[in-house]
Amino acid sequence: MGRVKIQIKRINDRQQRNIAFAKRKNGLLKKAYELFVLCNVPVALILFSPSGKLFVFYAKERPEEIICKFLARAVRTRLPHEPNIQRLVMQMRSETKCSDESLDDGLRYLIQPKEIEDEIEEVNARLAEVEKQLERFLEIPDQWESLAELKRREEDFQKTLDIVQSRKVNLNR
Amino acid sequence: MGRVKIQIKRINDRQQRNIAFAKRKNGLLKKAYELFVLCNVPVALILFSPSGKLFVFYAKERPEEIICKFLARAVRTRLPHEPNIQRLVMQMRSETKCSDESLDDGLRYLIQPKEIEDEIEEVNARLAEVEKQLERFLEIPDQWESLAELKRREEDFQKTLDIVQSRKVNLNR
DNA sequence: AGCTATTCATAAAA
DNA sequence: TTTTTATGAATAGCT
Repeated sequence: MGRVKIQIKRINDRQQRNIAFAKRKNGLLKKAYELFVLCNVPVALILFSPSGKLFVFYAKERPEEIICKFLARAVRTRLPHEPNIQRLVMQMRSETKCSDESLDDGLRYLIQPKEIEDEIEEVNARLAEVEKQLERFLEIPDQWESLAELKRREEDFQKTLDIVQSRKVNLNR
Repeated sequence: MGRVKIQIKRINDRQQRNIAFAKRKNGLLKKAYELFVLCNVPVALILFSPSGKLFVFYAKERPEEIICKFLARAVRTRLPHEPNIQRLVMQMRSETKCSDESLDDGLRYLIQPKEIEDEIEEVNARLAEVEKQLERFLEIPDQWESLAELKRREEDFQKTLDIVQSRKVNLNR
């Protein structure tokens, strides 16, 4: 993907490794985001940089929810022998304050970039709209009580029918 | 990256969405793996397919360790108000039976049991059905190429229109 | 499940 | 460092 083909093996040069991490991290985050938008699926991606900084991407659901779902299923397959989890949970509940250390750069990505949040909101809005449309189509006629409402729906369907018939005529020619 | 440029927005067609998910999931997993090898960093990627199937990739450290580290830091910025985690941990510890050392070579896909898959499939069946219906309504007439298909749709809409009009007549009386 | 035409990601250079 | 560019890689539409 670059000027030359590289072997997928550990990069020994520290600086080169950092450069590669920075670039590929961005690529990976973008791909994760695209997968979420295209397929509307929950995604959680947790990364640590070579220097130990934390990067997190999540979409559709909060990372805790995704992790919960993961753990709930994982426990059925194999035992995550990780007693630390419980200690951590206890720690989480008692640890109330942010120390100065907590302003570590790596934590910035815990909050999604605003533009991504906006886009997610946009997508959700569209989904809601589509669902609303579906409801309208799927409603049972018997439940439509108002004449005005019926007239509106009649017009809707007549319009669609007209388009279909017009299209049919075009095809016949 | 394909024959045409696509917009990054939700794919409405269910089948196309599944295809895109399958392809891009593989791409994402590969990228995550490459980042791990090149930079030798811990990576955890949790995905759910459109049908609810779980996919997990982790490298360098076990997912629980990565999650622990994530939680340990995340808690400093915002509280993961997810009490379920603690309950899950308790559950995990009580269900001690599986000691899968072989799974611990630091690089694995987690496959969920088939029974869970089936359960999910069943739960999603209704959603899928509804989505299919929606797709049919939302298709753009210009895209209908076959005359037979057009006739079928014409009948569909005429039928619905008839119901609406009949209902209207009833209301008028 | 494969096959290309394209677009996309990125290694090296600037 | 950030930006540019040449090239390898991923993938959308088809079959």
